Amino acid sequence: MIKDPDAAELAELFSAFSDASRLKIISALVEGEKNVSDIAQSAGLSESATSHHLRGLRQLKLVRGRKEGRQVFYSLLDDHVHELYRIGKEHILHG
Amino acid sequence: MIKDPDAAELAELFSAFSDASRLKIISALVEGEKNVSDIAQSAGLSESATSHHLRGLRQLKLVRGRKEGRQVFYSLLDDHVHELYRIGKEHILHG
DNA sequence: ATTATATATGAATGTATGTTCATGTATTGA
DNA sequence: TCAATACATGAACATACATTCATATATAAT
Repeated sequence: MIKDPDAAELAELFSAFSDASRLKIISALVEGEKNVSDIAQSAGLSESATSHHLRGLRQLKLVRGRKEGRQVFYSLLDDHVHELYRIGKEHILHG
Repeated sequence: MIKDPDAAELAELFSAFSDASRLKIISALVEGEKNVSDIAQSAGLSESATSHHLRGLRQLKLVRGRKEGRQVFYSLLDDHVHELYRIGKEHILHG
């Protein structure tokens, strides 16, 4: 059995994937590094909402931001992110 | 880019994993088929809360219930469930 | 210096969600 | 038939969460 603190941490991780907007952000980043406005546009979100979500993903260390001038380029930080996304997608497509 | 309906469905899937109680239920079921009270006890939840969660997991086709007398034995229904759980756990342990 | 652009942040608000408590239903045993 | 057990369900409540709007900060351009 999983221990309580691990369950809580794991729940936090999966919560990152539990929202359609964040999944669209992740999906956009699967294509490669992008700045915030491009992410927002790809995902069909306001820049504010996008920024809020990116903060959350950053805090969970699922994405990183690289500042270049006044833009910030985000990218996926961890292979597990890719893998969870891929398996989840596989599940809903032919599950 | 992921399409809107897929994003919604994927979010729904990951939402199942986004709660510590449900993760404990899933963790209990990784050990094998269990009836509701055993699941509740393993997970440290009330039977009512457990039942509510199991209904959600059932609707998402992540678990199945096999009725035997007045007990219902639940089990994980899909390999993807195992795999998502495993990768997530791997991530938080050595990520 | 002023203005414009890119991103971040905080407060506010509506909505979703988890748990509890009370009750319902089905099955078993006396 | 009556009581007991195992599970399910609905309503209610409290909390968490996503988005919007307004505003702030930082960098660049004029």
